[in-house]
Amino acid sequence: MLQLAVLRNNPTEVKERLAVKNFKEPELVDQIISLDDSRKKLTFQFDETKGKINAASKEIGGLMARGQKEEAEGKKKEVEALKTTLGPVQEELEATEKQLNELLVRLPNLPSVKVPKGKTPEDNEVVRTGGSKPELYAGAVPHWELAKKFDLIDFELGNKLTGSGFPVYKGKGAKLQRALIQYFLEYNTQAGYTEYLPPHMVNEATAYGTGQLPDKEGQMYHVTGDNLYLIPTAEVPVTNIYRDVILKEADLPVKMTAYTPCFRREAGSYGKDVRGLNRVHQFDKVEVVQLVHPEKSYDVLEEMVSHVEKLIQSLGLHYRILRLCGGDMSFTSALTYDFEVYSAAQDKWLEVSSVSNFEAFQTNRMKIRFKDGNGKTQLAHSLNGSSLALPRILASLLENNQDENGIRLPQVLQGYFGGEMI
RNA sequence: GGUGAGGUGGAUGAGUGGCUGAAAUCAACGGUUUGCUAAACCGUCGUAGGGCCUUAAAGCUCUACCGAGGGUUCGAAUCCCUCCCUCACCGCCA
Repeated sequence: MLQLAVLRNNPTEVKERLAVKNFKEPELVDQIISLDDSRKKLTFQFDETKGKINAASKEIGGLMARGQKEEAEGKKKEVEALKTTLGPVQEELEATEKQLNELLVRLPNLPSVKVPKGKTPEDNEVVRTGGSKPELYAGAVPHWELAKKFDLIDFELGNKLTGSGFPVYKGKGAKLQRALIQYFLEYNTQAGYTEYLPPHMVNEATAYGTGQLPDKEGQMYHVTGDNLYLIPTAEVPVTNIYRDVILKEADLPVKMTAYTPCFRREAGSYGKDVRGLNRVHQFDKVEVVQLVHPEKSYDVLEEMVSHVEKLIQSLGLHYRILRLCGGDMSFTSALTYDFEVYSAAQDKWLEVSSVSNFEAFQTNRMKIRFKDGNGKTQLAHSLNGSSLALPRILASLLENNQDENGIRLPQVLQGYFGGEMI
């Protein structure tokens, strides 16, 4: 959530920035500021009255100790009167704070100045394209057919065991999955990220911390018996590791990576884009997360983009990097780069990574802070990205590298996979 | 699932109604000393929100917080209730 101070300092600029995200209720900004004014007034009243009560109570203690019962009784009457005025003030204060918070969490993060205007994915800006477009083998087929032909993935079996969108990987398919996870984690840890293996279910507080709750609960699987949520991404448990922590400046940057399965209900999506591995309810992903000094977060964002780009290059895939427009960005992000790889047999671009700077939007909610050189406590910035999401990488690898002899794996994977060809 | 114990500041841990926002020790930070390190000594050392003052910072002051929420009381870390969590033992089990 946004910091109140930011709204108070530049309400006009905030509204302009929100407009880039096509935010429809700019009047919330003024409402929030006016609620904050009330909050301050009420806080003052409450603190004054409570202060008097505390002082009187202390006096009563002294009077009682000296046996001055009458005076003590008088003071008690005084306190009683003060308390009757305190009650309503307290109620109003609590109501104001609650309302203030409710409005504040409805404001999305402010997009950075680099964010292009626009409403739909068509308005995203292609930053650059890399790798070379593969020459398609004459007998090429889409990955779901390759998966069947080489017995790598059994979608039907997934239906039987669970439901649609829960593929079963088998034989070399399963092994390739494992090889990719291993390679990605290795690549990330080499770059200084500390590896974690977090829980795959989280409680409410954690889901709230990264912004899945209260709004996006429809996107998560909810285990109602224990009130836990299956994670939609490793970002959720991993970023929350530092919830309510005050770091030392020297601890920054904190770099973390984790492999987890990801569970997404994808409620409401169906039809053309859901074939094969294009969109599934459970998939594997390796994530990178950083907590950094606010002054460095945009440099780190570029560094992370470059990190992911090199990984994709090492797999020999044709890719492009998009800078998301205001209308296509997530609620929490200030600047997002999406990576898409070209999947030749489908002739489609598939999103395989999303790298974002959240600035202080997540850390404000999670209270992830650090003490700076002057001993002042301030919010860190958080960033994360996929490095990488597996299914679409797999789709692209299978489709692009097929020929009459089978499917040739990129060299970087061969060691992990234990072979060159499928 | 059963029984028992417990949740206090970065850690250990004292505190059973007012003098406790919280002892003590350790860690951390700053300094003195030292050829360097260590040791010793001195000092600092929770978070958040108001008010005063200020360009600002600093400073002064008040309020809230001792797992969460509610209650009793003039007054609660301390008493009562509910919930959550942790630990130990037993049972079950990968």
